[in-house]
Amino acid sequence: MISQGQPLVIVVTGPTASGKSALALALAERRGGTVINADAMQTYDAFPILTAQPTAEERARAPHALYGVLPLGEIVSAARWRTMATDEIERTLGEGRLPILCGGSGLYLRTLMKGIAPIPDAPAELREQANADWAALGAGAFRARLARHDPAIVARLKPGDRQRHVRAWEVWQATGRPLSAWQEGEASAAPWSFVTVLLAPERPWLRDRIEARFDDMLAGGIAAEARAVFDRRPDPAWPGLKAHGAPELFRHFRGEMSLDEVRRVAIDHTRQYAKRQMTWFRHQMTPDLVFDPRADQSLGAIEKFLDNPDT
RNA sequence: GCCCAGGUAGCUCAGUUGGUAGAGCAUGCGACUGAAAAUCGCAGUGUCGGUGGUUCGACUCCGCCCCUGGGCA
Repeated sequence: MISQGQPLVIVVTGPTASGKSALALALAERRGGTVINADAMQTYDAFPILTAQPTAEERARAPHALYGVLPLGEIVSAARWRTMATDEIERTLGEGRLPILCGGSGLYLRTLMKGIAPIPDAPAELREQANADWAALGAGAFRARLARHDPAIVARLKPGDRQRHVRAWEVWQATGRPLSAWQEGEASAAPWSFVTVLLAPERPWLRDRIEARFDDMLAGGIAAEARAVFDRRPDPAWPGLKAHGAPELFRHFRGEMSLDEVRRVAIDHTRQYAKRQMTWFRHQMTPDLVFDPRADQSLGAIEKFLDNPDT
């Protein structure tokens, strides 16, 4: 909602392949905006085509920020992205431009808008060790051990959720304080007025778009792009390697999968991801404006909303 | 034409000495506090190829038919 006195920040979100980038760019052109990436995978530099980052032509039409800015070996997190995005928003506002966040990482957007409890960083070795422990001890024993130090978090977590158990343990190890206690800390909301725009396509339409986009990416050279990364023998634990299509292409390079299977599986995973995103948007956020991207009335409607926020 | 192996959930298959069926994947729904394009939870569906028979009872046993794959001709 637009409130008096606070600078305006636009958020364009929606499931993957729903047309966020095009809408954000069109809006940026009309309103003197800068498009700021709000997608975890697009912050890495390794897979510009596979992660559908804006092309040079698109970047020439309006300023873009936070796309491909981190090397693959880095680790983004919601909190880290929040500080990066905060810097970009301030810079954009300082230039007298309109910040337009664009991306589908719902957790990141919530973290930016509503804040997140501050927690000290945990060294990467602790996470490695915790993952090894999970494998060695088994889920039950790992969970029991964690419960002795942080029963509250264990009560909240499903027994099979390795990632969150590991996170809780690494924080306990690093700080001597339970994660559940840290999470009670004050989360400070961002000092801007957000207008959130959600693209909510119908499933069959999105399905076709995802499929067509993957074929475009294949034609656009993602196999070569992924091969170059594969040949560098990256650490499999790096989060930036999880862009849909990359694990599948790696398996293809190891001779475990045909290119046809890669296509099928990558499209499946992308579709499943889109569904998870839609669940998030349905329950975790209340957008100001919702559009079916097929209808394509959004640009005009957004401008009208910006000009007359009360109507 | 003959022989063999199969026809069970959308797909790949499991189904123990006959008591009307299950796993994985896909799909749907959901959760989500520093890996989020991640991680995880829940749920459904079947004229068990067709038909006749044996039996209290057949996915399971028998006959015939249809279809698929392989082999022999």
